[in-house]
Amino acid sequence: MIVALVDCNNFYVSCERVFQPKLWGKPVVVLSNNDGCVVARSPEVKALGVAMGVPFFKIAPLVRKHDIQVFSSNYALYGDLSNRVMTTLEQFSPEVEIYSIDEAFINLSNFAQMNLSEYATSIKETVRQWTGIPVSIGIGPSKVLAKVATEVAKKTKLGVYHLESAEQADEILSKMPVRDIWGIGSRLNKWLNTQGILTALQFKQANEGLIQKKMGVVGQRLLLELKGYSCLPIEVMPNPKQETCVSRSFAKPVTNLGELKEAITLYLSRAAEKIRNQKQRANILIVFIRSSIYSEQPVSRSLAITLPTASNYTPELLAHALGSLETIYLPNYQYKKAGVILSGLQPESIRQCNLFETERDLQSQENLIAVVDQINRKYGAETVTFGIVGKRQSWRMRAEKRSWRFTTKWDELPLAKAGYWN
DNA sequence: TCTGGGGTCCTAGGACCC
DNA sequence: TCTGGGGTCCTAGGACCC
Repeated sequence: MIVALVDCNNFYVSCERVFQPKLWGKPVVVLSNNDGCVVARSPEVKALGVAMGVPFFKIAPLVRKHDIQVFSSNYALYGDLSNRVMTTLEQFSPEVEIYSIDEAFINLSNFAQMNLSEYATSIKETVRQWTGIPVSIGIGPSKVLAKVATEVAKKTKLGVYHLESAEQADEILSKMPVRDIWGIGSRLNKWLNTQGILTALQFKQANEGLIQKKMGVVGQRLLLELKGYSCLPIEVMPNPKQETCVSRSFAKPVTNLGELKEAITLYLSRAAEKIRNQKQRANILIVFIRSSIYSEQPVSRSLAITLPTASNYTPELLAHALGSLETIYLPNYQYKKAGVILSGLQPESIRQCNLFETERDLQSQENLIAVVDQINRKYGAETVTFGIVGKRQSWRMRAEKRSWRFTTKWDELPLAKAGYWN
Protein backbone atom coordinates (compact mmCIF):
# COMPACT_ATOMS: atom_id res chain seq x y z
CA MET A 1 0.00 0.00 0.00
CA ILE A 2 1.13 3.52 -0.76
CA VAL A 3 -0.93 6.25 0.88
CA ALA A 4 -0.71 9.98 0.44
CA LEU A 5 -2.27 12.38 2.92
CA VAL A 6 -3.17 15.80 1.56
CA ASP A 7 -3.58 18.34 4.34
CA CYS A 8 -4.64 21.94 3.72
CA ASN A 9 -2.34 24.42 5.45
CA ASN A 10 -4.17 26.28 8.25
CA PHE A 11 -7.28 25.76 6.17
CA TYR A 12 -9.75 28.31 7.56
CA VAL A 13 -7.15 31.07 7.44
CA SER A 14 -6.23 30.09 3.89
CA CYS A 15 -9.92 30.26 2.88
CA GLU A 16 -10.16 33.82 4.20
CA ARG A 17 -7.02 34.73 2.30
CA VAL A 18 -8.27 33.40 -1.03
CA PHE A 19 -10.83 36.20 -1.25
CA GLN A 20 -8.93 38.81 0.78
CA PRO A 21 -5.40 38.67 -0.61
CA LYS A 22 -4.41 41.64 1.53
CA LEU A 23 -4.31 39.10 4.39
CA TRP A 24 -1.28 37.31 2.93
CA GLY A 25 1.73 37.73 5.17
CA LYS A 26 -0.36 39.22 7.98
CA PRO A 27 -1.22 37.48 11.25
CA VAL A 28 -4.74 36.01 10.99
CA VAL A 29 -6.89 33.86 13.30
CA VAL A 30 -10.30 32.25 12.85
CA LEU A 31 -12.53 31.68 15.88
CA SER A 32 -14.79 28.78 16.81
CA ASN A 33 -18.55 29.11 16.87
CA ASN A 34 -19.75 31.75 19.30
CA ASP A 35 -16.38 33.48 18.79
CA GLY A 36 -15.09 31.45 21.73
CA CYS A 37 -11.73 29.87 20.91
CA VAL A 38 -8.98 30.16 18.32
CA VAL A 39 -9.36 27.27 15.87
CA ALA A 40 -7.07 28.32 13.03
CA ARG A 41 -3.86 30.35 13.06
CA SER A 42 -1.70 31.69 10.29
CA PRO A 43 2.04 30.90 10.56
CA GLU A 44 2.63 34.50 11.73
CA VAL A 45 0.28 33.86 14.67
CA LYS A 46 1.82 30.49 15.49
CA ALA A 47 5.17 32.26 15.65
CA LEU A 48 3.74 34.56 18.32
CA GLY A 49 3.14 31.48 20.47
CA VAL A 50 -0.67 31.40 20.24
CA ALA A 51 -1.80 27.82 20.95
CA MET A 52 -4.60 25.96 19.19
CA GLY A 53 -7.87 26.23 21.07
CA VAL A 54 -7.05 29.07 23.46
CA PRO A 55 -10.01 31.21 24.53
CA PHE A 56 -10.08 34.34 22.44
CA PHE A 57 -10.28 36.78 25.38
CA LYS A 58 -6.93 35.52 26.61
CA ILE A 59 -5.13 36.73 23.49
CA ALA A 60 -6.91 40.10 23.25
CA PRO A 61 -3.76 42.06 24.22
CA LEU A 62 -1.70 40.23 21.57
CA VAL A 63 -4.35 40.95 18.98
CA ARG A 64 -4.10 44.66 19.63
CA LYS A 65 -0.34 44.69 19.84
CA HIS A 66 0.29 42.84 16.58
CA ASP A 67 -2.84 43.92 14.73
CA ILE A 68 -3.95 40.32 14.29
CA GLN A 69 -6.84 40.02 11.83
CA VAL A 70 -9.73 38.14 13.45
CA PHE A 71 -12.58 36.24 11.76
CA SER A 72 -15.60 34.31 12.97
CA SER A 73 -16.07 30.85 11.42
CA ASN A 74 -17.66 31.02 7.98
CA TYR A 75 -18.61 27.40 7.28
CA ALA A 76 -20.51 28.24 4.09
CA LEU A 77 -17.21 29.46 2.63
CA TYR A 78 -14.99 26.73 4.08
CA GLY A 79 -17.34 23.93 3.04
CA ASP A 80 -17.50 25.18 -0.52
CA LEU A 81 -13.73 25.58 -0.89
CA SER A 82 -13.25 22.14 0.68
CA ASN A 83 -15.46 20.63 -2.04
CA ARG A 84 -13.34 22.32 -4.69
CA VAL A 85 -10.13 20.92 -3.21
CA MET A 86 -11.55 17.39 -2.97
CA THR A 87 -12.88 17.49 -6.52
CA THR A 88 -9.45 18.55 -7.72
CA LEU A 89 -7.81 15.61 -5.90
CA GLU A 90 -10.09 13.19 -7.71
CA GLN A 91 -8.22 14.08 -10.90
CA PHE A 92 -5.17 12.33 -9.51
CA SER A 93 -6.44 8.97 -8.24
CA PRO A 94 -9.72 7.08 -8.36
CA GLU A 95 -9.41 6.33 -4.65
CA VAL A 96 -9.80 9.44 -2.54
CA GLU A 97 -11.08 9.30 1.03
CA ILE A 98 -12.38 12.64 2.29
CA TYR A 99 -11.31 12.36 5.89
CA SER A 100 -12.27 15.79 7.17
CA ILE A 101 -13.02 19.26 5.88
CA ASP A 102 -9.30 19.86 5.23
CA GLU A 103 -7.72 16.41 4.78
CA ALA A 104 -7.93 13.56 2.29
CA PHE A 105 -6.17 10.21 1.92
CA ILE A 106 -5.28 9.12 -1.60
CA ASN A 107 -4.37 5.60 -2.63
CA LEU A 108 -1.24 5.77 -4.80
CA SER A 109 -0.53 2.01 -4.86
CA ASN A 110 -1.06 1.89 -8.60
CA PHE A 111 1.40 4.72 -9.17
CA ALA A 112 4.40 3.00 -7.59
CA GLN A 113 6.44 3.10 -10.79
CA MET A 114 6.30 6.89 -10.87
CA ASN A 115 8.41 9.35 -8.94
CA LEU A 116 5.89 9.92 -6.19
CA SER A 117 7.46 13.08 -4.81
CA GLU A 118 7.13 14.65 -8.22
CA TYR A 119 3.57 13.41 -8.55
CA ALA A 120 2.68 14.86 -5.15
CA THR A 121 4.27 18.14 -6.12
CA SER A 122 2.08 18.34 -9.20
CA ILE A 123 -0.99 17.60 -7.04
CA LYS A 124 0.01 20.38 -4.70
CA GLU A 125 0.56 22.87 -7.50
CA THR A 126 -2.70 22.01 -9.22
CA VAL A 127 -4.72 22.43 -6.03
CA ARG A 128 -3.06 25.76 -5.43
CA GLN A 129 -3.74 26.95 -8.94
CA TRP A 130 -7.33 25.75 -9.19
CA THR A 131 -8.55 26.64 -5.69
CA GLY A 132 -6.04 29.05 -4.15
CA ILE A 133 -5.51 26.74 -1.17
CA PRO A 134 -1.94 25.70 -0.18
CA VAL A 135 -1.55 22.06 0.92
CA SER A 136 1.12 19.76 2.34
CA ILE A 137 1.44 16.15 1.22
CA GLY A 138 2.99 13.18 3.03
CA ILE A 139 3.41 9.73 1.51
CA GLY A 140 3.94 6.45 3.37
CA PRO A 141 3.07 2.75 3.47
CA SER A 142 0.14 3.19 5.87
CA LYS A 143 -2.25 5.92 6.91
CA VAL A 144 -0.49 6.48 10.23
CA LEU A 145 2.91 6.81 8.52
CA ALA A 146 1.40 9.10 5.87
CA LYS A 147 0.31 11.32 8.77
CA VAL A 148 3.86 11.28 10.10
CA ALA A 149 5.21 12.12 6.65
CA THR A 150 2.82 15.07 6.40
CA GLU A 151 4.16 16.53 9.63
CA VAL A 152 7.62 16.38 8.07
CA ALA A 153 6.32 17.83 4.79
CA LYS A 154 4.92 20.87 6.61
CA LYS A 155 8.40 21.72 7.83
CA THR A 156 10.03 21.52 4.41
CA LYS A 157 10.04 24.28 1.84
CA LEU A 158 8.66 21.95 -0.79
CA GLY A 159 5.68 20.92 1.32
CA VAL A 160 5.97 17.31 0.15
CA TYR A 161 7.65 14.33 1.83
CA HIS A 162 7.89 10.67 0.86
CA LEU A 163 8.67 8.26 3.68
CA GLU A 164 10.26 5.37 1.84
CA SER A 165 12.17 3.16 4.27
CA ALA A 166 11.94 1.83 7.82
CA GLU A 167 15.28 3.51 8.66
CA GLN A 168 13.90 6.85 7.54
CA ALA A 169 10.78 6.25 9.63
CA ASP A 170 12.73 5.37 12.77
CA GLU A 171 14.91 8.43 12.39
CA ILE A 172 11.81 10.64 12.33
CA LEU A 173 9.92 8.73 15.02
CA SER A 174 12.85 8.97 17.41
CA LYS A 175 12.48 12.76 17.44
CA MET A 176 8.70 12.78 17.62
CA PRO A 177 6.83 12.94 20.96
CA VAL A 178 4.50 9.95 21.34
CA ARG A 179 1.61 12.40 21.77
CA ASP A 180 1.98 13.44 18.12
CA ILE A 181 1.07 10.01 16.80
CA TRP A 182 -2.39 9.98 15.21
CA GLY A 183 -4.57 8.15 17.72
CA ILE A 184 -2.63 9.03 20.88
CA GLY A 185 -4.57 11.64 22.82
CA SER A 186 -3.80 13.38 26.09
CA ARG A 187 -4.99 10.50 28.32
CA LEU A 188 -2.97 7.80 26.63
CA ASN A 189 0.01 10.13 26.43
CA LYS A 190 -0.05 10.51 30.19
CA TRP A 191 -0.23 6.77 30.75
CA LEU A 192 2.49 6.03 28.19
CA ASN A 193 4.78 8.55 29.85
CA THR A 194 4.37 6.76 33.19
CA GLN A 195 5.48 3.60 31.36
CA GLY A 196 8.64 5.38 30.24
CA ILE A 197 7.41 5.74 26.66
CA LEU A 198 8.11 9.28 25.53
CA THR A 199 8.90 9.14 21.82
CA ALA A 200 7.03 7.67 18.89
CA LEU A 201 9.91 5.28 18.30
CA GLN A 202 9.73 3.97 21.87
CA PHE A 203 6.03 3.36 21.31
CA LYS A 204 6.69 1.49 18.08
CA GLN A 205 9.17 -0.75 19.91
CA ALA A 206 7.06 -1.18 23.04
CA ASN A 207 5.85 -4.51 24.38
CA GLU A 208 2.85 -5.56 22.32
CA GLY A 209 1.08 -7.28 25.20
CA LEU A 210 1.28 -4.16 27.35
CA ILE A 211 -0.15 -1.95 24.61
CA GLN A 212 -2.82 -4.48 23.71
CA LYS A 213 -3.98 -4.75 27.32
CA LYS A 214 -4.38 -1.00 27.69
CA MET A 215 -5.54 -0.01 24.23
CA GLY A 216 -7.18 -3.13 22.81
CA VAL A 217 -7.31 -3.67 19.08
CA VAL A 218 -6.92 0.06 18.49
CA GLY A 219 -3.42 -0.15 19.97
CA GLN A 220 -2.52 -3.27 18.02
CA ARG A 221 -3.54 -1.64 14.78
CA LEU A 222 -1.57 1.48 15.63
CA LEU A 223 1.60 -0.55 16.25
CA LEU A 224 1.21 -2.41 12.98
CA GLU A 225 0.58 0.78 11.01
CA LEU A 226 3.71 2.35 12.51
CA LYS A 227 5.69 -0.71 11.46
CA GLY A 228 4.53 -0.16 7.90
CA TYR A 229 1.71 -2.75 7.73
CA SER A 230 -1.45 -1.11 6.49
CA CYS A 231 -4.50 -2.00 8.63
CA LEU A 232 -6.72 1.01 8.06
CA PRO A 233 -8.19 0.86 4.56
CA ILE A 234 -8.89 3.88 2.38
CA GLU A 235 -12.65 4.35 2.54
CA VAL A 236 -13.81 5.93 -0.67
CA MET A 237 -17.54 5.64 -0.05
CA PRO A 238 -18.54 7.58 3.04
CA ASN A 239 -20.17 5.25 5.58
CA PRO A 240 -23.73 6.19 6.44
CA LYS A 241 -23.83 8.31 9.58
CA GLN A 242 -24.83 6.61 12.80
CA GLU A 243 -25.94 9.76 14.55
CA THR A 244 -26.33 13.45 13.87
CA CYS A 245 -25.98 16.17 16.47
CA VAL A 246 -26.89 19.85 16.44
CA SER A 247 -25.85 21.85 19.48
CA ARG A 248 -24.76 25.40 20.22
CA SER A 249 -23.52 27.45 23.12
CA PHE A 250 -25.61 30.51 23.94
CA ALA A 251 -24.18 34.00 23.73
CA LYS A 252 -25.36 34.48 27.33
CA PRO A 253 -26.82 32.14 29.92
CA VAL A 254 -30.51 31.22 29.58
CA THR A 255 -32.76 30.25 32.50
CA ASN A 256 -36.15 30.60 30.88
CA LEU A 257 -37.96 27.51 29.52
CA GLY A 258 -39.50 29.49 26.66
CA GLU A 259 -36.11 30.46 25.27
CA LEU A 260 -34.81 26.92 25.60
CA LYS A 261 -37.85 25.75 23.64
CA GLU A 262 -37.01 28.18 20.87
CA ALA A 263 -33.43 26.96 20.73
CA ILE A 264 -34.38 23.27 20.80
CA THR A 265 -36.95 23.93 18.06
CA LEU A 266 -34.29 25.42 15.79
CA TYR A 267 -31.70 22.71 16.52
CA LEU A 268 -34.19 19.90 16.07
CA SER A 269 -35.40 21.39 12.77
CA ARG A 270 -31.83 21.59 11.53
CA ALA A 271 -31.01 18.04 12.67
CA ALA A 272 -34.14 16.65 10.97
CA GLU A 273 -33.19 18.48 7.79
CA LYS A 274 -29.72 16.95 7.95
CA ILE A 275 -30.99 13.37 8.22
CA ARG A 276 -33.51 13.98 5.43
CA ASN A 277 -30.61 15.07 3.24
CA GLN A 278 -28.80 11.86 4.21
CA LYS A 279 -31.97 9.90 3.34
CA GLN A 280 -32.19 8.50 6.85
CA ARG A 281 -34.69 8.24 9.70
CA ALA A 282 -33.94 8.27 13.42
CA ASN A 283 -35.04 5.77 16.04
CA ILE A 284 -33.62 7.57 19.04
CA LEU A 285 -33.93 11.20 20.08
CA ILE A 286 -31.72 12.75 22.75
CA VAL A 287 -32.24 16.26 24.13
CA PHE A 288 -29.72 17.90 26.44
CA ILE A 289 -29.24 21.20 28.25
CA ARG A 290 -26.30 22.17 30.40
CA SER A 291 -24.59 25.00 32.21
CA SER A 292 -21.07 26.13 31.45
CA ILE A 293 -18.53 23.57 32.64
CA TYR A 294 -16.89 26.47 34.46
CA SER A 295 -20.11 27.35 36.30
CA GLU A 296 -20.26 27.39 40.10
CA GLN A 297 -23.66 25.75 39.96
CA PRO A 298 -23.14 23.14 37.28
CA VAL A 299 -26.09 21.29 35.83
CA SER A 300 -26.29 18.81 32.98
CA ARG A 301 -29.60 17.22 32.05
CA SER A 302 -30.43 14.92 29.19
CA LEU A 303 -33.05 12.44 28.11
CA ALA A 304 -32.91 9.77 25.42
CA ILE A 305 -36.14 8.35 24.10
CA THR A 306 -36.82 5.60 21.60
CA LEU A 307 -39.40 6.74 19.08
CA PRO A 308 -42.48 4.61 18.39
CA THR A 309 -41.41 4.42 14.74
CA ALA A 310 -38.34 5.78 13.00
CA SER A 311 -38.91 9.31 11.74
CA ASN A 312 -37.40 12.29 9.98
CA TYR A 313 -40.62 14.32 10.04
CA THR A 314 -39.91 17.57 11.86
CA PRO A 315 -43.31 18.15 13.51
CA GLU A 316 -43.36 14.67 14.99
CA LEU A 317 -39.78 14.79 16.23
CA LEU A 318 -40.37 18.28 17.56
CA ALA A 319 -43.32 17.20 19.71
CA HIS A 320 -41.14 14.54 21.34
CA ALA A 321 -38.19 16.88 21.74
CA LEU A 322 -40.21 19.60 23.46
CA GLY A 323 -41.83 16.98 25.71
CA SER A 324 -38.36 15.73 26.70
CA LEU A 325 -37.21 19.28 27.34
CA GLU A 326 -40.08 19.89 29.75
CA THR A 327 -39.20 16.69 31.57
CA ILE A 328 -35.54 17.55 32.10
CA TYR A 329 -35.88 21.31 32.64
CA LEU A 330 -35.09 22.59 36.13
CA PRO A 331 -35.82 26.25 36.84
CA ASN A 332 -33.29 28.72 38.25
CA TYR A 333 -30.21 27.27 36.56
CA GLN A 334 -28.04 29.16 34.09
CA TYR A 335 -27.99 27.09 30.92
CA LYS A 336 -25.16 27.83 28.50
CA LYS A 337 -25.61 25.14 25.91
CA ALA A 338 -28.35 22.96 24.46
CA GLY A 339 -28.61 20.40 21.73
CA VAL A 340 -30.34 17.45 20.14
CA ILE A 341 -28.90 14.18 18.88
CA LEU A 342 -30.72 11.97 16.38
CA SER A 343 -29.38 8.47 16.74
CA GLY A 344 -30.14 4.91 15.67
CA LEU A 345 -30.22 6.21 12.10
CA GLN A 346 -31.49 3.86 9.40
CA PRO A 347 -31.98 4.20 5.66
CA GLU A 348 -35.17 5.93 4.58
CA SER A 349 -35.98 2.96 2.38
CA ILE A 350 -36.88 0.88 5.44
CA ARG A 351 -40.28 1.91 6.68
CA GLN A 352 -42.23 0.66 9.64
CA CYS A 353 -45.74 2.10 9.54
CA ASN A 354 -47.65 3.22 12.54
CA LEU A 355 -50.84 1.17 13.02
CA PHE A 356 -53.05 4.23 12.74
CA GLU A 357 -51.37 5.98 9.84
CA THR A 358 -52.38 5.49 6.26
CA GLU A 359 -50.17 5.64 3.21
CA ARG A 360 -51.95 8.89 2.35
CA ASP A 361 -51.06 10.54 5.68
CA LEU A 362 -47.40 9.67 5.16
CA GLN A 363 -47.42 10.93 1.61
CA SER A 364 -48.86 14.29 2.61
CA GLN A 365 -46.27 14.62 5.39
CA GLU A 366 -43.52 13.94 2.88
CA ASN A 367 -44.92 16.49 0.46
CA LEU A 368 -45.17 19.15 3.15
CA ILE A 369 -41.64 18.68 4.41
CA ALA A 370 -40.21 18.56 0.88
CA VAL A 371 -41.70 21.98 0.20
CA VAL A 372 -40.27 23.36 3.45
CA ASP A 373 -36.81 22.04 2.55
CA GLN A 374 -37.08 23.52 -0.93
CA ILE A 375 -38.04 26.96 0.33
CA ASN A 376 -35.23 26.99 2.89
CA ARG A 377 -32.70 25.91 0.30
CA LYS A 378 -33.82 28.59 -2.12
CA TYR A 379 -34.39 31.55 0.21
CA GLY A 380 -31.97 30.69 3.01
CA ALA A 381 -32.05 28.68 6.23
CA GLU A 382 -34.91 29.40 8.61
CA THR A 383 -37.11 31.15 6.05
CA VAL A 384 -39.80 28.69 7.13
CA THR A 385 -39.60 27.52 10.75
CA PHE A 386 -41.77 25.38 12.97
CA GLY A 387 -43.74 26.32 16.05
CA ILE A 388 -42.52 28.85 18.50
CA VAL A 389 -39.51 30.53 17.01
CA GLY A 390 -39.44 34.27 17.66
CA LYS A 391 -37.23 36.89 16.12
CA ARG A 392 -35.69 38.40 19.27
CA GLN A 393 -33.14 35.81 20.24
CA SER A 394 -30.68 37.39 22.62
CA TRP A 395 -29.10 33.97 23.30
CA ARG A 396 -28.08 33.40 19.67
CA MET A 397 -24.46 32.53 19.20
CA ARG A 398 -22.08 35.27 18.28
CA ALA A 399 -20.43 35.53 14.88
CA GLU A 400 -19.47 39.14 14.88
CA LYS A 401 -16.55 39.03 12.51
CA ARG A 402 -17.71 36.74 9.78
CA SER A 403 -16.42 37.47 6.31
CA TRP A 404 -18.69 37.31 3.28
CA ARG A 405 -19.93 33.99 1.95
CA PHE A 406 -18.07 34.81 -1.25
CA THR A 407 -18.94 31.67 -3.18
CA THR A 408 -22.42 30.68 -2.02
CA LYS A 409 -24.47 33.91 -1.73
CA TRP A 410 -25.37 36.09 -4.70
CA ASP A 411 -25.29 39.30 -2.70
CA GLU A 412 -21.93 38.48 -1.11
CA LEU A 413 -19.88 37.82 -4.24
CA PRO A 414 -16.43 39.41 -4.25
CA LEU A 415 -16.44 42.84 -5.83
CA ALA A 416 -14.18 43.79 -8.72
CA LYS A 417 -13.65 47.39 -7.85
CA ALA A 418 -10.72 49.63 -7.15
CA GLY A 419 -9.26 49.25 -3.71
CA TYR A 420 -11.08 46.05 -2.81
CA TRP A 421 -8.16 43.72 -3.23
CA ASN A 422 -5.64 45.57 -1.13
C1' DT B 1 -17.84 39.21 30.53
C1' DC B 2 -15.55 35.87 27.60
C1' DT B 3 -13.65 28.72 27.20
C1' DG B 4 -16.67 25.18 19.96
C1' DG B 5 -19.21 21.71 17.42
C1' DG B 6 -19.75 17.36 15.39
C1' DG B 7 -18.41 13.07 14.96
C1' DT B 8 -16.26 7.83 15.43
C1' DC B 9 -14.88 3.42 17.51
C1' DC B 10 -14.24 0.16 21.28
C1' DT B 11 -15.17 -2.21 25.75
C1' DA B 12 -17.49 -3.90 29.74
C1' DG B 13 -21.39 -5.25 32.00
C1' DG B 14 -26.26 -6.21 32.55
C1' DA B 15 -30.68 -7.96 30.77
C1' DC B 16 -32.59 -11.29 28.35
C1' DC B 17 -33.20 -15.40 25.21
C1' DC B 18 -33.34 -20.51 24.22
C1' DT C 1 -22.14 -33.51 46.30
C1' DC C 2 -24.16 -31.85 42.17
C1' DT C 3 -27.33 -26.11 39.31
C1' DG C 4 -24.99 -25.02 31.48
C1' DG C 5 -23.60 -22.93 27.48
C1' DG C 6 -23.88 -19.84 24.03
C1' DG C 7 -25.66 -16.10 22.33
C1' DT C 8 -27.68 -11.01 21.21
C1' DC C 9 -28.82 -6.44 22.31
C1' DC C 10 -28.46 -2.28 24.80
C1' DT C 11 -26.23 1.28 27.50
C1' DA C 12 -22.71 3.89 29.64
C1' DG C 13 -18.36 5.38 29.56
C1' DG C 14 -13.79 6.11 27.78
C1' DA C 15 -10.84 7.29 24.30
C1' DC C 16 -9.83 9.58 20.05
C1' DC C 17 -10.16 12.88 15.74
C1' DC C 18 -10.48 17.58 13.17
